[in-house]
Amino acid sequence: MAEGNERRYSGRSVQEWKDARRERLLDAGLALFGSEGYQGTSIERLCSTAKVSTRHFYQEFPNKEAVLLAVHEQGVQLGLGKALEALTTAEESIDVRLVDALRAYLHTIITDPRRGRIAFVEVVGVSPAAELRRREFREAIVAVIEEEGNAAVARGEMPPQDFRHLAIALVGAVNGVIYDWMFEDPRPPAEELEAALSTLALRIFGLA
Amino acid sequence: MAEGNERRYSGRSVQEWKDARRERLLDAGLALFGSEGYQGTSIERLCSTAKVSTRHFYQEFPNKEAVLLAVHEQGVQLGLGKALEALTTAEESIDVRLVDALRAYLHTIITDPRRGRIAFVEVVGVSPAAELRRREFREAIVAVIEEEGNAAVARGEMPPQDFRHLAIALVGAVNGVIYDWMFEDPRPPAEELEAALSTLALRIFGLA
DNA sequence: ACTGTGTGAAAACTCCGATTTTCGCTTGGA
DNA sequence: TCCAAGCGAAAATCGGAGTTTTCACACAGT
Repeated sequence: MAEGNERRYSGRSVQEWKDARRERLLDAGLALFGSEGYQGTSIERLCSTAKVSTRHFYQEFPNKEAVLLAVHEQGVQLGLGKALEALTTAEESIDVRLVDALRAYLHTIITDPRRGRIAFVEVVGVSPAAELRRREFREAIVAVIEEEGNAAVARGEMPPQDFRHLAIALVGAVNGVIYDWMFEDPRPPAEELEAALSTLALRIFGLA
Repeated sequence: MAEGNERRYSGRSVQEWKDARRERLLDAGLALFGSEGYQGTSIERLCSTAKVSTRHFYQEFPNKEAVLLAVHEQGVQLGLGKALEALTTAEESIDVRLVDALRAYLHTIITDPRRGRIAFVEVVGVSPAAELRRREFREAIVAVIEEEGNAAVARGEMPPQDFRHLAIALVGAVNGVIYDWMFEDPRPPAEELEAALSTLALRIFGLA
């Protein structure tokens, strides 16, 4: 005992096994919360589709809500990450930057609408703690938009204004339109969505 | 028997008793869902604060969800009703009409933020059926805004455009900003909110 | 081979809240 | 006065899901 070295089972270390289980649970969470809904999926279901025993479930997460929040965080970071990435390459013009970032964010949901369902519906009103987290995530997104606006003002591209309200409004408007789009049958092509959201973003920022 | 006349208990008819109980349940629903949240309130709690026995509860509603939806519908009709009322008196100018209706709607939530919490949070993701209802309600609001835009086009006040997207965006933006306002401490005065939302509405409609 | 630890599957346990039913009391009409 | 209907409160039933625990097997290291 007192050995610092790790034992390996079937090639993988204990930690790797744990990580793989957690990964599978997150995948199952995305799949089930995104199709059956949060309320509609039991821990047991989560475990069976993830091929993880309930015993190990509780080794990774304290409860179902933690899985939901982890999946949600994944989604937010994915979308925000893509948007930030787009911003690093976009030229210094507020309208271009806004539209590019928006498009990048948008594509993460178009690619996988389950993310949209989770972020817009499943995660809402789950618990006070979850609600708090949700607002924190939204705050992060709002902050990016706000900064972008302030930077544009600093570059003299637009007059100073209250970007916080505008950022919140933009998020609400965009998510609302995307959510609506998700239910259209058949779903209009992404280009249409992009176009609608682009003019929207520009208008909200007073650029059109 | 076979009497078509109704018995009266302590002055009130049986139907009046029923109605009163339903009324109290709706009030309790507004109070509890709006403070403890939907998940956080049990039927028992609902009954005790409404001074209604569980036996009578099931005489009025099939389950807790039905109460939530009824309370939500109340709220939507209240807000939409006020907005429509404002529209009947507003002059024929799209910007005035939009702002007036918005202000009327806004005040129903400022007056009672519990309505906001229920509409924006508690009612979301409760069940597939509830989600459907929610979208129907939103559709009703969107339809009003859309009509308003089309009427403005007919009056030659603005160029034709896709008002559906704009209406959805407006709803999302407005609700988002209001929800954010609800958490500010202290809450900024209503005038500020009105101002922010007014410019927002005008911008989204391309009127500013 | 022998012992430790880790593993998946399943059983067992608990708990809470929804739903149903009972029961004794009050009211109004015959 | 007597009965049927309605009432509030509480008990009893019920079911579902979360959580904990058990168990037999597999693998790695000595």
